[in-house]
Amino acid sequence: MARSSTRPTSRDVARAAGVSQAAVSLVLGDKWRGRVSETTAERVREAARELGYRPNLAARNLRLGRTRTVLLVVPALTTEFFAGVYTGAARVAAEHGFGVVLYPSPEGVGPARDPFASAQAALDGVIASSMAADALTAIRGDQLPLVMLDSDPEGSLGAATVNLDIADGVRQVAAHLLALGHRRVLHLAADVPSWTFEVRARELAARLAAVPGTEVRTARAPISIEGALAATEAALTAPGPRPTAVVCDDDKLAAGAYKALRRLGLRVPDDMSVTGLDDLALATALDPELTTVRLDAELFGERGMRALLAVLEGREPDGGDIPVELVVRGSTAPPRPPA
Amino acid sequence: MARSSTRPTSRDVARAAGVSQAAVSLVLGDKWRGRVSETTAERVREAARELGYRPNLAARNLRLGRTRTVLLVVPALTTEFFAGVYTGAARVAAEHGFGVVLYPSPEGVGPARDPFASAQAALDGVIASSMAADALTAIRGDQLPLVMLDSDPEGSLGAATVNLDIADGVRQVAAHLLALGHRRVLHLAADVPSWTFEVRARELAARLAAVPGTEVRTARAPISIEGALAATEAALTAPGPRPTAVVCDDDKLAAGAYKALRRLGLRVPDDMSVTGLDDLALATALDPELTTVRLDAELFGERGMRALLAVLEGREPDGGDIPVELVVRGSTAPPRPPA
DNA sequence: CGAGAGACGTTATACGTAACACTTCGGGGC
DNA sequence: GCCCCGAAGTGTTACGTATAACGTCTCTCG
Repeated sequence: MARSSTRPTSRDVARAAGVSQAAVSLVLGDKWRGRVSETTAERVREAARELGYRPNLAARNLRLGRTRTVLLVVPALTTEFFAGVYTGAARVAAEHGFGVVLYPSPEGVGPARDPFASAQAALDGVIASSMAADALTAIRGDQLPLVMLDSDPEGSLGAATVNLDIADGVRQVAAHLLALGHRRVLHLAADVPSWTFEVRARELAARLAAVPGTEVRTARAPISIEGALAATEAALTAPGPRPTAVVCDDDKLAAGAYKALRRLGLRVPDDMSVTGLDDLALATALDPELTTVRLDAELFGERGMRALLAVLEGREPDGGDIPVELVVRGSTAPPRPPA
Repeated sequence: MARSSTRPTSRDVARAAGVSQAAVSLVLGDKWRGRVSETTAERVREAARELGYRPNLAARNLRLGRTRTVLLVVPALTTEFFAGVYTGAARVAAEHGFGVVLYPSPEGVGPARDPFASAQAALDGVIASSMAADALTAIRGDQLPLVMLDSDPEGSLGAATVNLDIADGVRQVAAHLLALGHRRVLHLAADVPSWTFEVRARELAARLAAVPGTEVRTARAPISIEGALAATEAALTAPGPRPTAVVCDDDKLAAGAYKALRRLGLRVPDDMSVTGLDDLALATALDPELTTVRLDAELFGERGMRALLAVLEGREPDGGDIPVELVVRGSTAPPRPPA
């Protein structure tokens, strides 16, 4: 009980147990089979417990040259979706003795190198979703192992990518609406420059164009209920024949669309079908419940982490997009026969 | 360009600039006024830029004995609320050169010391919300500076606490409902053992008891839409006079209550008033929009971080609860006159 | 002209850990 | 009886940084 003011080091434990610091390191690092006797090992463990010893991570990181810490860059913490991604990634990470640090990337164009200035912990690698190109090149330049989530496989400078099969989700939505008989569709698009949203637009247009006589109009809105409300209202009061269905880039936009429709006196799904994408809790909170595409966020995070581990170990990450699933609920129905 | 395979160190920069490693440290650490000439300093900066030098955080942390990293423990990432807390805390932290690492505490009783095993980064301090008592004593035992969010000031073992004035929010809700004429209230309580929820129950009961002839019934539900739906439905189909208002412990529970009411054929607010607490995006997505208590999550995180900084610097953290505000929307109205 | 004071650096060291290389000792094989 | 080997440790070093302590050299002032 000499100097209880400062945290005990492995040397303090060694002194207490009457062994060398090296022995403590061996025992506590579980590398002592055949190098230290069981009785001595127990004595060391006892001393460590007694003193409340916990290794200094900074020293260990310095010595080992790696941190077993990984950075997860997410565009926003505000969504259940990325919470799920984190949960999945953190679970896999924990299984492999890794920790995950979150970095919510600032809106718009933040300082490109910020993730690293800001993430004070040293990092072994990065998992990033929807990252600006300049930040991306910065990381690549740093030689930091990198996995991109939901990004253009072509445009990611050779970084590994893990993607949800969003295109297939959009295909399912399109097929569902076409089967119900819809021909005029409003695409409520997220006004965010990101590959994942480009895919939605491209795929929706392609699928509808495959059927003669269809027409798709596009409205852009920031991802917020207010923004979606305004954009939807504007699009639906524009001249020309009114669409019979609104396809939204995500559930939050769909919530805004619901409000716009209420305001315009249109009923879901009788006057207008609505679809979302994400399957957040919000989807079932809406009335009627929202037909949407379920994304398995946890699996997504899990696969992202596994891919990063593969990169770290020099292996090739598994390919293959993550399947998604259309969940049909009460917000879609056949269009009214034209009056 | 000798060894480009490994990351350059300050010594490499020194060699390139023709100075000592110490000089590099001084220049890059901005401590060189009057110790190094401007021309030399520029030469060092140039060399550092050239080599793409970035300091090794692990080494710095070891040397300085502090990490400028703080752990934020949150019960769940799934809510906008804690996203806001993080945002506020991270902003203040960044202003002071600190980073924030998130640790979503596992549901229920996780391994108490897990936050520290799991957070691989070494920590200067911890901000924790709704933490289990055993984990709390573990941190206290570690002498880690600690700030508790929304916790019983009495039960936090002397740790600093920062609280929202939830009690006042509940008072405002109670006053609002009483003023409208409600006398029979159902309290839809979160089935989570946490001080912050105890406060809601205690305060609501006290306020209503102050007015003769009032009656409060309690239903408990896990914080999920499904759980709230079931609990509300059960409570409202129980025998006895039906309440005229449902006071929910948070907005998510309110969303479940809405669904239960729809299922029972009761209209909001005509047949039943509903109130929430949090003011999430969900609140305005509901129809009618939810009367709720707005909590300033970002300010909360900000105050938490400031308090931790104060503790770290040996100062006394500012006291005082954070004010909250009742937001009256369409979900509350006078009760129907008894038929 | 001598000395003190800047200006401009350098040398040396410590932070706490893990790992390599080495020592000591008792016993078993031949 | 000798050698070798395994068990059980210990001594030492390096990871990369920040800083305290210590030179020089030049300039200025009395």
